[in-house]
Amino acid sequence: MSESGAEEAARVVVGGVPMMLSYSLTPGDRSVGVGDEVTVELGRRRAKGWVVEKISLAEALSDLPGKKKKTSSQLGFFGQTSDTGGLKSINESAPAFLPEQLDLFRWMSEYYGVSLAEVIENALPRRAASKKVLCALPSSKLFATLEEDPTLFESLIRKAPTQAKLLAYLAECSTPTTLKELASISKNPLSSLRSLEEKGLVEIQTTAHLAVVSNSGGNSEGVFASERPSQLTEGQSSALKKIHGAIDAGTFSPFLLFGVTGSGKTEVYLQSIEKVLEKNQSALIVVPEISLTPQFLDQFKARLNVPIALLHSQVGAGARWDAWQSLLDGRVRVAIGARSAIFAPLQNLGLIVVDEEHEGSYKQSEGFRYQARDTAVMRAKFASCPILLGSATPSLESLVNVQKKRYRLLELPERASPRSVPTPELIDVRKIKKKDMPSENITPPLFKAIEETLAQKSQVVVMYNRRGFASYLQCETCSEVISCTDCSVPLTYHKSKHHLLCHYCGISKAPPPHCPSCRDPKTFRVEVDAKGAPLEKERVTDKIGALEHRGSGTEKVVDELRELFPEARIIRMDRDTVGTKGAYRRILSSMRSGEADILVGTQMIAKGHDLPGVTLVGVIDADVGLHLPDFRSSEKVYQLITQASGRAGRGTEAGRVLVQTREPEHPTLVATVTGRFKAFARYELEYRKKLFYPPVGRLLRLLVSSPDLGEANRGAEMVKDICRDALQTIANQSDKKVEVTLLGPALAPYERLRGRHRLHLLVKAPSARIISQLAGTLNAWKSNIKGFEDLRLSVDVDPGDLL
DNA sequence: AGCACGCCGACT
DNA sequence: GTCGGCGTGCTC
Repeated sequence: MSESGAEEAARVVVGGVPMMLSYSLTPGDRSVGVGDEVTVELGRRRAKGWVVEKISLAEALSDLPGKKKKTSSQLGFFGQTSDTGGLKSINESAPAFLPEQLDLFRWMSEYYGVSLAEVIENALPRRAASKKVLCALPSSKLFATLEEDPTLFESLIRKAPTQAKLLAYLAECSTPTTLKELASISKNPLSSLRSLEEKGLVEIQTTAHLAVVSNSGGNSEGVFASERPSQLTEGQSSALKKIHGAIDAGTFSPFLLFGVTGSGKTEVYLQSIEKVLEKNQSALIVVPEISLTPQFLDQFKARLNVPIALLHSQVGAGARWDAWQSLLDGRVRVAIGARSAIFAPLQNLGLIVVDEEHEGSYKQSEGFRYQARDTAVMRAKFASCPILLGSATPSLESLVNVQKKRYRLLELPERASPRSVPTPELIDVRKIKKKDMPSENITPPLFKAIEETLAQKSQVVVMYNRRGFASYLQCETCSEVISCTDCSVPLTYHKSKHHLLCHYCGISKAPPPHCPSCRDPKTFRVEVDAKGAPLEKERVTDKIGALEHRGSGTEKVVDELRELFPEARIIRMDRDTVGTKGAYRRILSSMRSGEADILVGTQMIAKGHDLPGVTLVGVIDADVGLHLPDFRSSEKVYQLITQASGRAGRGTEAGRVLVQTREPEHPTLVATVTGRFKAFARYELEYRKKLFYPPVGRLLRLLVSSPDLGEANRGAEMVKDICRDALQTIANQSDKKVEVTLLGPALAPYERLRGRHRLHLLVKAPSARIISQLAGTLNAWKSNIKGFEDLRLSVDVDPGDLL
């Protein structure tokens, strides 16, 4: 914009400073640009900041508070043309992100009500020294040598076969290959490589690794992984046709790719990305935290044949930083990663893929609480490119966007291989007498199915999702759960006070003498936490018809199965057993290799791993999580059971899915059996509509916590006052009537966590604008909390859950 | 966020 | 009389 030599200034944002600051640039200095991380003087200290705009010096000076305006002309009197008018200058600078990313950062700042600096701080990886690893790569003159001397390989094979093999391998690689990887060819590759280096055919260097991976062939686990299918299903081809059209058009086009497990979504991703790479554009793939499975990555490596930047929490900090740099300077054009990968500095972005878009882990649940899927959609919008949101069980948010024609729906109705999707069978636990149970948690039908499966030398997956904790009252006769009349979420039973409490609006009432639905005066079952963190010191249990959960869920089930099937090899996968990096992979690979017969685990086993030997999936207790005081609990249970079902029968045989429940008539469970996702969605959406829950209305959740209950209460009341004031102001400014509901403060469902008492407030609003404004106001207040010992406030726009 | 400035209590 | 408490406010 400005000619070289003109006086310029940079607008800089700094963490914690709620305004932009201008710093002068030395005339003609091209080295400082938008997107740079800079060190500047701020008052008496040095601070880290980011350049978000370059402007003329004159403009910067006119924006300064009026009082010092004269200094400029005064100094000019002394003939100084490059007078900085009191602006300080920038000390150090280095590129940190791309200028075109600022659109997205600004949107996030606005939408989530946080400062631009805070957004950028969260987006960037923290600088870390990368570990250097010995790598080898073909020398620049190798290919020239090969052309001059076609006999090179042949003579080498005779004289030094190991060298020949290594050379052949390296010649195929586009990026440096670690010696560790080359060890699969020869046990000690270094000596052979040294000889090759002397001949000038390869180079050995210490290179930072390994967040950039490339197709190095040979090391992927399944050979099939790299194969391009000879034929696509009808759904796949028609989806690809539309996606390719959008890629060619280069316009913002969001697609919801709705396909059952095994319907070949990955293939659609791959061929879409291939197309984008052909056009010399870049691609971003976002996956849920847990599901960056080696197979998934192997397929991408094998098929795309370009280096891929890995941005995942399991990648070390140094490697991550390197991966980021490789994207920033354009060396790498494909990035795969979890949530934070949406910030990857990809140039000339041509496509975004969000796999398993319904996953709750796309919502950051602490600090800056952004929704990565929603943000990815905005990024695609700013980049004018297509975005694929893939799922077998789409979020209601995305479905509504399809209905509103904001997203285009692409369906993959059939499995890519000719097997049918197994239909879950519900087992009514109520109908089974205790004495007929083979063990506490295993019903006779499940027992029999496991027995048969093992006899056929097939494998079994048993899921026990022990999450869920709230005590609620449920009629033994008609299964009715006592819910809040205003909020339609189950009321939580507090035994100590013998009352029912709504964790949304805070009302409390006595347990009714009889079931309000069927009028049966006899019994209420008190559902208690499976293990979980009890909210109260004393655990809530009740004898009257209580279903007692003891032990620690998965562990208990493993014990029972050991007793019932002493010859079976059983492994367990849950939070406790996947602590270390490799454990996750090890457990799954021992399943895949057939070293284990039964895999018992929590919800994490339901995610998309391919376990070809599994033909039976058992769900111990489908009711867990069905009655959490959260408006999304049904949606989550539906997704979980459907995803778990997808584990069965991916191999050559048809699979079975057995689901144990005490509420086989619950609409959510019925929907899983009929496989009627759309029916479930319609029913669930009705409920959301009635009470204005997302995706119909918008929510802001304000969580106040303090070690002291009195202080927490006081803080929550103050937050409520601030909300009321802010809403009043908004109402005054707007000509339209503002229909906003302010609920609470109420005890949060986890009313005490890590020594802190928790209260929350909910704001229900028809549009996001008000929510964003409120969030901004509250975040500003939060950064300057006064008069409290240790009060914390979390401001959550579009909360993922209300626990 | 830091780091000033500023205006009230107990110490050599 | 001073040293130091941390409430309030600004930072180009």
